[in-house]
Amino acid sequence: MDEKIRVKYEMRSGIIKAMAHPTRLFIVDELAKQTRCVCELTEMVGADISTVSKHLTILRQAGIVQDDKRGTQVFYTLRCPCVRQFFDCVEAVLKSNAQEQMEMVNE
Amino acid sequence: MDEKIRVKYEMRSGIIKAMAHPTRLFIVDELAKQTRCVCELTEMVGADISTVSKHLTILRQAGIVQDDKRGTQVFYTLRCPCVRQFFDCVEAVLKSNAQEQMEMVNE
DNA sequence: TGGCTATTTGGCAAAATAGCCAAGGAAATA
DNA sequence: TATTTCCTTGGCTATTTTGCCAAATAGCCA
Repeated sequence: MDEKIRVKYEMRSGIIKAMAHPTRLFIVDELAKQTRCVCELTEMVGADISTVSKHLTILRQAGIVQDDKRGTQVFYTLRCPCVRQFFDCVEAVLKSNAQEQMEMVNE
Repeated sequence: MDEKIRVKYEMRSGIIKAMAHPTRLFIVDELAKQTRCVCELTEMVGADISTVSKHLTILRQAGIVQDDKRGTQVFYTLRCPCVRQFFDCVEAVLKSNAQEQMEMVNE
């Protein structure tokens, strides 16, 4: 894997890494439904606000969400609707795994 | 985020986490083209065979690839073709980010 | 200005991840 | 059986990630 190829896959994995956390995945899923401010997301997630803020920073730096300051509040919006397909694939893998487990049991 | 929801997002992020590494992403991309044995992948990746083997274990445990032992060799195959869409979305985000950077420069 | 609310940032300790080497296991072949 | 090849696992250290608290910043309103 030469330098150029390596960089390409590092960029791609950067995006995926940003999603690879339950809290961030939850946030992305919520933002797919509607724009939310940090305090709303914090309430929903149930972690320290500083923790949520850092997760949002990671998502923003990856270009997955964008922020919009309105007064003292900061609203976050999903930038790429395609994450839906992303989730669909993840669900497909989970379903496939569950199915295989079923088959293992029924033998 | 109550227990049940948390578990759901942990399962999902488990799948994504398995992809969130440049080497594993490269491997998935190669396996999307064709089945490969560990030694071929090791050659392509250019890391220690034990490292590649561990990456493959992570992908297998996530249910993304499956292994098939033939003699002394072990062939790995992609289990979910939907990862293509997965990559498409990642590319879309990268493209969108690049575009935005362009606009920033042209001001 | 001072106080209040919303959010970000710094710093730190705990936990998870990565990658190498060495050792172990399994199948083919001499 | 001994040897070789291919692969996995154990063990280790270095690095990265996570999440909390405390402190800093920013906007709003009295």
